[in-house]
Amino acid sequence: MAGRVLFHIDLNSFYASAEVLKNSALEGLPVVVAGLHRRSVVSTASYEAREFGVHSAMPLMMAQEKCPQLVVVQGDYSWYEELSERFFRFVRQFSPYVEPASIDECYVDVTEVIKQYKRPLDLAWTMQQRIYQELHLPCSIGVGPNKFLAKMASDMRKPMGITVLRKQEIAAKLWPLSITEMWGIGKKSHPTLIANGITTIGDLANPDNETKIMTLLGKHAYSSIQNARGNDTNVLSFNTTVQSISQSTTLDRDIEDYDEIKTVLRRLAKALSRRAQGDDLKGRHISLSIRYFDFTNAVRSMSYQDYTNDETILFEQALLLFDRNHNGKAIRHLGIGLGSLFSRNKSIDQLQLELKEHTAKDSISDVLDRLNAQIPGIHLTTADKKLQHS
DNA sequence: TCTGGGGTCCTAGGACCC
DNA sequence: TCTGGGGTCCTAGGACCC
Repeated sequence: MAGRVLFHIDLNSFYASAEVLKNSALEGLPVVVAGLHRRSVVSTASYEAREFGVHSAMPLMMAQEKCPQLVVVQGDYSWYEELSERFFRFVRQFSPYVEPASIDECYVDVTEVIKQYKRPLDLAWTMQQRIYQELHLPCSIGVGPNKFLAKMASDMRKPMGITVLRKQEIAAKLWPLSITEMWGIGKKSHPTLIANGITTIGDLANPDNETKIMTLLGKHAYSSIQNARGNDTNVLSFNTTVQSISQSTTLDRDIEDYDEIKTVLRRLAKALSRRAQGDDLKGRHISLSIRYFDFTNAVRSMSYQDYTNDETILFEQALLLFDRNHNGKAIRHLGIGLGSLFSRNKSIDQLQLELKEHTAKDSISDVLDRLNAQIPGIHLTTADKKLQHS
């Protein structure tokens, strides 16, 4: 597809901005959102806090050391979700082609809508201003011909920046950047690359280095190399179905006592079950993650015979995985996950849609047979009320 | 100062079926 | 008696992102 125009819109220090919005007394102060425990880390730092060298993922103790007047607020995640939904709704007024990338960022295909504007940047400017005035949230917008370039562009000016990254500009604007700025290359790969002379994004893009990089990082490096050359061919994905959910916790202190471990697992199973039930989700893969005191991790999983979101089943299966795998070391962190999810209501909606489209060709019972086979955990017949009116 | 919690996607070997 | 290729599922592990 030639000539696409994509925006990447990123809400700046979103959680901190959301807290300021809720409590204007925080405005202008060095604020972080973090848990209130000994072992917490910073989720988000306001720009004022960043001035002190505080940043995301920094241990809270360290952040307070760097900035003694730091204001620490506990996260209010339902508030963030509400704001996030407002944000996506707002963006969809401009273009229906929106891919949410996380709670505070999205990609938007504006190829068509941007033609209505005199100058290409007018649309970005309008959206940014209105997001600020109407939602009271600062954002940065990156403009590019593909997702990767739009994403890299939005990172270049923050907060409230607008940056265009055309393909013919990558040699000047992208390639000089450090390899540590490259989206998709994380901190495990940095030392390997730097030790081998790959220090900039330009080095990554350079064909002379391709064989070396593939040997160092393996085949998944190929897409990063292509990205660095400006050749990202990924299309926007509008499938927002969630793949897995989990609940995990870092204990206040490392534990070894079996009863204590059971208590934690029971609590996690309860929270996970509540969430799954609230979101109309069941899953058939249950996983247990353990982090030991020495930061070694183990994730063990099993497929269960049915789709479930039952608290007792989640607890019992997690405990089974624990008993099968625990190596006796003191435990720092425990988590339970539920994967291979399906949502009954969503499936029925989809089924009704398919029925509408297919009854002309196939008989209703053929379609029902096919969909019953596809959608586990339900069996629908022509007598099903939800289907009668379709 | 001492390392969170919530996710996604990919790889790879072995089992099993056709 | 010796032996294929393809497809899917299961589990473990790892990198990465916000």
